[in-house]
Amino acid sequence: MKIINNLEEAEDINMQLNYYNKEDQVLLAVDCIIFGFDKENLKILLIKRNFEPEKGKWSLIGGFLKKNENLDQAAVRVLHTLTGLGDIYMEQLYTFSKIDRDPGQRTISVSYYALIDVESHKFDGIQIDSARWFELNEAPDLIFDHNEMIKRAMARLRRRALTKPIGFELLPEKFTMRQLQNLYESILDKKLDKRNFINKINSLDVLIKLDEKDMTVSRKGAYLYVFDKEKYNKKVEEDGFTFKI
Amino acid sequence: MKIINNLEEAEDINMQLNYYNKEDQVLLAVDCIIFGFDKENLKILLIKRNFEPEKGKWSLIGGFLKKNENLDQAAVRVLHTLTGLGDIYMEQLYTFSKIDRDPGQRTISVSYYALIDVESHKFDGIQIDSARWFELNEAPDLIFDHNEMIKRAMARLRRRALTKPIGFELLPEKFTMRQLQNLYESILDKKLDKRNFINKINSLDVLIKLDEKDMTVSRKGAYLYVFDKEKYNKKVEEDGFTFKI
DNA sequence: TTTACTAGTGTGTAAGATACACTTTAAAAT
DNA sequence: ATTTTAAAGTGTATCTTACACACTAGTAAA
Repeated sequence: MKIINNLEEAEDINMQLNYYNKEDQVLLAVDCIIFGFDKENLKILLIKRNFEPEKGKWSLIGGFLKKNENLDQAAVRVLHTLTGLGDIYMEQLYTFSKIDRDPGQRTISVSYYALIDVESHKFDGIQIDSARWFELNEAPDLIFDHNEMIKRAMARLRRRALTKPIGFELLPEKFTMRQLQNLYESILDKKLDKRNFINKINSLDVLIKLDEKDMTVSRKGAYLYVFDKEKYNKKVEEDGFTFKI
Repeated sequence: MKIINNLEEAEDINMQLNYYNKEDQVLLAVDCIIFGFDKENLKILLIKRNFEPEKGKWSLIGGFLKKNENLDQAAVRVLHTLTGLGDIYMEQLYTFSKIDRDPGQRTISVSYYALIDVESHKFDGIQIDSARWFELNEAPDLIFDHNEMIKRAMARLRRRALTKPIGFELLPEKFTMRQLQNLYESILDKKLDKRNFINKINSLDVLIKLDEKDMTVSRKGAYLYVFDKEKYNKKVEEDGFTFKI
């Protein structure tokens, strides 16, 4: 181990480490893992690349950070430009930096994941020929380290969905208990008991049960619910409440 | 919302988004939040900057990503160069990108946090005049967005320490139950019940109780323990065990 | 009127979390 | 030798939460 003995040497090292060096500039990419839910299954949005390198292969949507924006803004812009989507839940995931991850050029990629309700955004441009929804286990092999990005996003989504009410981002405003359960079963990739699930959700006390039924799925019809965001926020603030599935 | 109607327009957008543009290159910094524990309190290592901008102010240690390394390697290098420390637990935290976060130049910073046992690394160069350990609540105001980095690191550490055995990275190889409890009390910032804590730790069944006592703290002396990493790994693999405090 | 199909509902049991106070040990002081 | 001192070490009862489990209700279509 190196021992630093005095202030002068420390200064040298600081200078060496911190001097702004144009040589070391890199391109910063932003890649988006877009999760969608269609009331039945969790899906992921991919595009077929029509430019080199790796033209013709499937990949996440992505773009480059520009001088006049921060990463969150870049992620929003990329998503909007390629899909027409706006006002979407997005969260930074992880920064990938393997030296040759992009054979075209040294590129570091900051990944973001997004959550959207597939149905309400059906005609927002995502049905262009080069973009498609894939079931999670039927997604094709992707370019670069994009497979790893999805794996990491999936792990994050699982953890978050258990402790934050982000699942509702994947559902339409009004949804049935069955749809909510389907969502959690997709995210967690396991069957849940209907009664226990409903009991747990009700005990959280953050849903509003509407006087309205969804009659499309059964003869009896299923009551619709909405997530009460104000109530949730208030509970978090006032009682330190944590959403827990 | 913008609707994309055909493949040609989509291609234009793809080209526009993805063309490698030298103009948009940026400097990537790596900043390290170094947590240390001295058997009593959780601390953080800061240095006094002896170069511009913000010369004379306290900051996290940091450096810039070089062409021939990935981010993990850069973080290890920065930590080693400035403190002499090697073989340290580090984990990528978050990437900060506010446009004017560094007034000297547009810089994006990828933060890492590190965990070390203060005592065993006492003479590794960190006592140079410009570096100092601070109690968490006595740390001075830092440059740029470094305060925010610490806040985020603290939150991550709290979550991780509850579900992964990373706390042991902050302790010497041999430690007493009291020290382990002190550590968790520091991390979680609350008092824990001694009996419940010990019962819980013992039920995890991943410590080895040694036939050896630490006689420095009390008349009676306290048994020393070591974390059994092999046993832990085996349990995780074979039974899907999760460490849970 | 019957059939078919999904929605909707409650309780008992097991496991885990929490609250809580006295005894043991060995060194230091007398 | 005896007493004092200070932290280590230890167990149980109670409460809370997690989990397993099966029948009735309601509506549209046949």
